[in-house]
Amino acid sequence: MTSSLHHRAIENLGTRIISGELPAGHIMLAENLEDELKVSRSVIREAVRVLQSLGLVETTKRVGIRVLPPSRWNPFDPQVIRWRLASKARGAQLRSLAELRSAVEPAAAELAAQNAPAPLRLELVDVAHAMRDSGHRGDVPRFLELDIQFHSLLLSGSGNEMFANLMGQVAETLTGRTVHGLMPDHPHEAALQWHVDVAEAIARGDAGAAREASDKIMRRTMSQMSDTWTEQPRVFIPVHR
Amino acid sequence: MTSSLHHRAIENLGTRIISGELPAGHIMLAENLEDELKVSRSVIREAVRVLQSLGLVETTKRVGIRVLPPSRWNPFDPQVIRWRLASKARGAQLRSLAELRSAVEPAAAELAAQNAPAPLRLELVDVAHAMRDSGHRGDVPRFLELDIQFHSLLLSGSGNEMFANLMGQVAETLTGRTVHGLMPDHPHEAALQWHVDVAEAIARGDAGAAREASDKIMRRTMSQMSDTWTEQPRVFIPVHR
DNA sequence: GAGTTTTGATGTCTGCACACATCGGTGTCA
DNA sequence: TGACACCGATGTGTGCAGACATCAAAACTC
Repeated sequence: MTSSLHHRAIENLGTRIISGELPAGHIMLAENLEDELKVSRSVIREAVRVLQSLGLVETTKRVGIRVLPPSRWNPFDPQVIRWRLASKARGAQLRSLAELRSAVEPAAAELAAQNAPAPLRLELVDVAHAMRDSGHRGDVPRFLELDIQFHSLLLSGSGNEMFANLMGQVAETLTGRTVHGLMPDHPHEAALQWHVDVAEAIARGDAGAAREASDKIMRRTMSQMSDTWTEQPRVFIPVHR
Repeated sequence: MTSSLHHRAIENLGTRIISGELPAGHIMLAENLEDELKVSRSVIREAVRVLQSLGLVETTKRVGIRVLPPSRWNPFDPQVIRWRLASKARGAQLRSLAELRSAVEPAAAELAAQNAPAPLRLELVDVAHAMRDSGHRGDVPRFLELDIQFHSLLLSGSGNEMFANLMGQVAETLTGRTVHGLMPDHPHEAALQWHVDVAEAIARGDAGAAREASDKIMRRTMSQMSDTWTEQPRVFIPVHR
């Protein structure tokens, strides 16, 4: 039921708020939204409740439904991320995700070396080797698939559910990078070897080596991508409570 | 309006699902919930919609409202985190947050050294010095307050809204650590100095030094806290989609 | 066993009563 | 006359009740 009225209402409003079409402070009335989206009150009310829980709007009696500023949005919500990726802030969102990834993956590698279940370690080694093979062959689609699987296994193997939850976002950034032609047909040999190093370090429980090799991958990835988001404005969220 | 029926319904169901009282696969009917919580259908429906967006339940026609397994929950949602902190999984949640912090803060320090606005850098130095003073005086409440402010400024100064969003959770863990008597009256001198080092490195734009000093803080914090969550079971989220 | 019908739950719509923040008018006092 | 406190009118979200639509699971038919 991905196309219920409720879902479409959320999609419509979420997209428009995050795109900036409905700016912070803008006030809507439930009644107007009913007319505009041609749906009933219950649909609008349920949609607004969801947007409220995402920090996109707040409701006040006698005033209406007020759009909240970006600093109030929940930047970790998958829907919010998706909407931002579809907006002008796509570059900034990709940068945020990449920065988060480079922070998290080395830590995940370290944890995976300490905690991952044995079968997962073996699979990680297999995938790393298969990555190297498909990289040498120049099989880009297969490489992408394995790349996603490798990093998913890594995050999953950390045993930290927050890290594991980033799998979806990572897949998104890797796919985006490939689709936008930012990946060469033949990945750098060193990067391929680093993936193998990470997997083998995890397999033998060497946390330090796993982190270090993962860190190399992420630093290379960041330096590769940083060109693409040159001069995306940074937003500094005020610290005050 | 934090005590609306809608809000209370969410709180009731969210707490019971995350505590495990309503296990994964458990099926509820909207009608039964109306009776049980003594509220109307619209309140139940709006609450269920929000829980659905958090990944706690799914609705199926002809079946009802099904509770989803923890692997489907959004582990970054502030409400989910709060509910987990109030459940038996409190230890596991604190560990997850601590692991996330240790991954993110050194990266945030590095970014802050490159991007933070000048006034924030100055404030960071002031706060670090004030921390050292209150630490020497043994003024625990004041130290906690400054500690929270320091780490909030650091995350905010990174200019990454995802990092900045972790401020609230960090405050929670720091407060929890103090409340539970895990903090000595006089923090270790080295840790105090590391905070000053982070601040001064950021102030002069030395990203490497900022990361390194922050990493020292986080490694010490982790080794301090790891005792408290001895043998919390780890959950490995399956990688397959 | 495959195809069809029935059933029962959510999805959607509507009208109504209520709570309550805001605004503007009224009255009081200096 | 002007400033200020009070108070009621107004408008909007919140909550309720009941109806019909929809659609997928389950039961049934062949």
